[in-house]
Amino acid sequence: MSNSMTRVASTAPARAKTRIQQENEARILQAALEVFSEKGFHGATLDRIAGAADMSKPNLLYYFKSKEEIHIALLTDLLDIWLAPLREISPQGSPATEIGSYIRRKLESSREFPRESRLFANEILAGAPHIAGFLQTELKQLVDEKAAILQSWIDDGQLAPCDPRHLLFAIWSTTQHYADFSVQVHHVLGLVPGDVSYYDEAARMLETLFLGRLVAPGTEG
Amino acid sequence: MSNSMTRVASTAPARAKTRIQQENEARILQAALEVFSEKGFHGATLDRIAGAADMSKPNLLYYFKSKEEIHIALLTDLLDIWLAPLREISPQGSPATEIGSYIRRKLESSREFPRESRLFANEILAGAPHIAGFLQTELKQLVDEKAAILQSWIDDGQLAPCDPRHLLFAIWSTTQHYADFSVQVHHVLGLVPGDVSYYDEAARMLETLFLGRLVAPGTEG
DNA sequence: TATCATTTTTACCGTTTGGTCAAATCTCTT
DNA sequence: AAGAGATTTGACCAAACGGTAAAAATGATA
Repeated sequence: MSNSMTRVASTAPARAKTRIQQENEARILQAALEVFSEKGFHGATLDRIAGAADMSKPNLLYYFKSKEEIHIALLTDLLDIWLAPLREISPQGSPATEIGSYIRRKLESSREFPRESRLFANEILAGAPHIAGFLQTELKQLVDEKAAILQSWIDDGQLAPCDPRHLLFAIWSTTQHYADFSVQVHHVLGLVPGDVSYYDEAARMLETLFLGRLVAPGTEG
Repeated sequence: MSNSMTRVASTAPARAKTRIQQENEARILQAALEVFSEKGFHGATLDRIAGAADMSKPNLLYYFKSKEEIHIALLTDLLDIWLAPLREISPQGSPATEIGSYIRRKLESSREFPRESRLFANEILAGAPHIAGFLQTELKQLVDEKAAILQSWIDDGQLAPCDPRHLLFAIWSTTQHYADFSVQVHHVLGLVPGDVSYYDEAARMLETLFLGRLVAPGTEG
């Protein structure tokens, strides 16, 4: 999971990582993900992260030389998770199957990686200071590419005319909502914090919304 | 806009507010909204807020006795803005008109109050420490009430069968996305930060999604 | 204009924070 | 077992933070 590119200078040969090094870096990243996703970058403290990693603060800073470096390492790992579902959209499939499975993958990603999703949301809300480049280049390119596929389906008459990039936004927002706003979801539904039983209902609703038709025909007037 | 209920004790008679008091409290709240929505609660500092309000820090603390009090005042004002569009959903109308106008109101709210929306998003992401009560009581009640309306439409066959509360979640997430994730939207669309010209396109897409049919019939297999 | 309450400023405080440093301890290899 | 390198620790620091106290300045009122 971790390819956070520490110590990759041009001349330095980048020593192989010790067993302890691997274990502790993993523990730190895990603890930091927990704290960052819950408290945000500024709300998280090195003491808390170190505590969650069962480690002293100076020891933590032996592995990552700053709070920001941990944060960037987490974001870097995150981007692959975030992009993976989008990458799979194929021009071969039909709109229904491709959009449907994309929604399912994104929703599954929200259920499986809620902390990663909240970390991402925090970063965007903060103005994306660390991943602006990613958004402008890799993400934009991939979105353009996949939007072109959707557009071809629109041109075929398989998909209703609409801006395909905004359609992607709608898929992102509806699926990520269940991770990012889970507290609100739980309070409104009257569920206890840990309960994720509503995901099936959410999937059904989204399938109806994106693949079926919500408002019955003939009642629009 | 501001009804932040300061100094409303049971015995204290709550002096009428001076002209200067009104002006400065408004300036502070405005500045604080700017800073909080951009940096989050922990990322915002009193010095920054005071600076944005063109005021010294002790002077600011003369009007609000703590950072948290400012934050709570902002959130309190915010909730009315947040609820207003939902309140207007009427059982008299048809699904198409009511859902359509709700989407338009929410989208308009995102365009008009993006900072308020981000403040709200930050609060939820942080676990809703200050508005958990609101979510569990007022919001939950209103959602239950409006969900019942949607459910009656489903029972009538005017609306496709689906959990109406999740349908509301979908409307919230898609519309708020344009305020909360505006940085991402801008980067992906290749627009400069200030540009909000995509809102029309967004509205069209959402109308197609929620009121029309996205995937053409007969192509699902 | 004298008086009083309101407002603003200056100087300051204790705590928390991210981060450093050198010494001590541990781990691995030979 | 010994030496070298890797790891861990405790003591510490400067800056930033939220907040306070009291004096100074301003505004309103009579």
